[in-house]
Amino acid sequence: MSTRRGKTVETSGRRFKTAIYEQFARVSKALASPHRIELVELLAQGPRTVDALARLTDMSLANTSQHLQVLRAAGLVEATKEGLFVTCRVSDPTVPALLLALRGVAEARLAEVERIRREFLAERDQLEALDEEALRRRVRAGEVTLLDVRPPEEFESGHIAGAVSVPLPDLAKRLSELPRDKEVVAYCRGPYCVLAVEAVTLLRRKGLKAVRLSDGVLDWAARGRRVERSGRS
Amino acid sequence: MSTRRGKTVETSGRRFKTAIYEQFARVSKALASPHRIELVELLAQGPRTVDALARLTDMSLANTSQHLQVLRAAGLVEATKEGLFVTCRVSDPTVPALLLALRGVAEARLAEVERIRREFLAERDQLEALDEEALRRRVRAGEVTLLDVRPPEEFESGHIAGAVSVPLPDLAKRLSELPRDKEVVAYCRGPYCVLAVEAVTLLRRKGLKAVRLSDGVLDWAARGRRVERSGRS
DNA sequence: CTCGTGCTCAAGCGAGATGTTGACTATGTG
DNA sequence: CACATAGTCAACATCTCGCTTGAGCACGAG
Repeated sequence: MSTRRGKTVETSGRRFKTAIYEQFARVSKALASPHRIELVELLAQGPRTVDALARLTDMSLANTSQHLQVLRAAGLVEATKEGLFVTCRVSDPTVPALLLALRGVAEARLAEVERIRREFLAERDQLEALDEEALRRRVRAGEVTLLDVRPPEEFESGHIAGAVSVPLPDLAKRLSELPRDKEVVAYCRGPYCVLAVEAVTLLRRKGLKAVRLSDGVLDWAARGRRVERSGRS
Repeated sequence: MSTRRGKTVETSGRRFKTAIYEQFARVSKALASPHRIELVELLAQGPRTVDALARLTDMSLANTSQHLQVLRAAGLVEATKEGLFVTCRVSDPTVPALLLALRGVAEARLAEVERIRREFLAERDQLEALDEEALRRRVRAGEVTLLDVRPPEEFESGHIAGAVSVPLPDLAKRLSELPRDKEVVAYCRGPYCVLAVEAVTLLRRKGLKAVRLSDGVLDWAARGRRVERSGRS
């Protein structure tokens, strides 16, 4: 079995390798576009219809549809047609894990990531050095309001245990629901989502004590913490 | 801050998102080629010179060099010039982790991967259902010879604790070194590397009891098991 | 049946990726 | 010094991507 070593001879071992590496590349090719990463990252928060994704990502419908087909062909995304709508979802728990690994490398190796983050999230407190254990205890003891500011459908399909859902657009009208004597900890999709940043800015302007939790549900779950669901599906 | 929602307006939030997703995509683009995945997978086993990589992957030197530059630009690989040689290495422990995540998705979602594996590794026992704990105990008790059949430089830069190095090409001549009364467990770079398969085939033909451990060093380490190094660098 | 909505398909163009070839640089050897 | 080796660079043909546009299809409402 593949004992010859000549350069011209395509040994069976080489054919095997090229065959699997091609398969692995199918997956990474699927994520080799900013738009598709954004789509998958959104889908990792919960199922969405094609045109909801198009609106959230500011892409044309046709373009969104095509990108989703690439993702489906690579097995990262599944779609089901329900009446007039096609609902897409991430196909496997390994997919969010891959996203986290990707982010991990980018953070560790690309100085640009940190630079961009600073540029946009500048000055505002990040609560990066948050003690997870302490937060959990304080949430449970009711000393802190844990606020999920993502759209309600994402909250339903999975949120940090103990969190309260107040989507960012509703926050201004629903300020009265928040106990003014408690500190608010707001989170959204993850460290690179701006929702919680804006929420914290708003809350502080209104005189509340608010900080941002940079974790999203995925990060939280990846740390082995508890996650709840409240919707169907 | 990004309150307008019109499609034509590039809000600051959108610019931020496109900026980071572009960075994430830099990383996945770097892995969006079978050849580059193969290169990184080899480098994950230990440092290599450019032309060693070219020979191992059956690529032209120029092509290899160019792919490596893509990997360097994406921050996945680092290179240092030592005399006449340029030695490349994986830049960060997050990189092998990304490889594992990639493989995880491919295995979970692409039926082709399993099909290709079957086609090439057919029939031969895989020892997939190996009890890790039991293996560790048996290795430590000396009941089993754990054989690393990769090239020596890879063994030196990291191997499973307790393993013995016998590179595949030397195996036939060095059979006498292996105690004939003990079972041999052979491993190589991982589940899709053919070295251990060939080693097991050879050993059985010679009358030894041999099985393959499908894990490579990376998988082993990812499970939290002990890994040893013996070289410099 | 007709119409609007959600989505897909096909064609096409510009931009970018791949791999080869041959020239070029840098380092070390006799 | 000439010469070999390891690696990079530049130029090129080829191919694949990404996105737009406009047509087409499936489903549901009136």
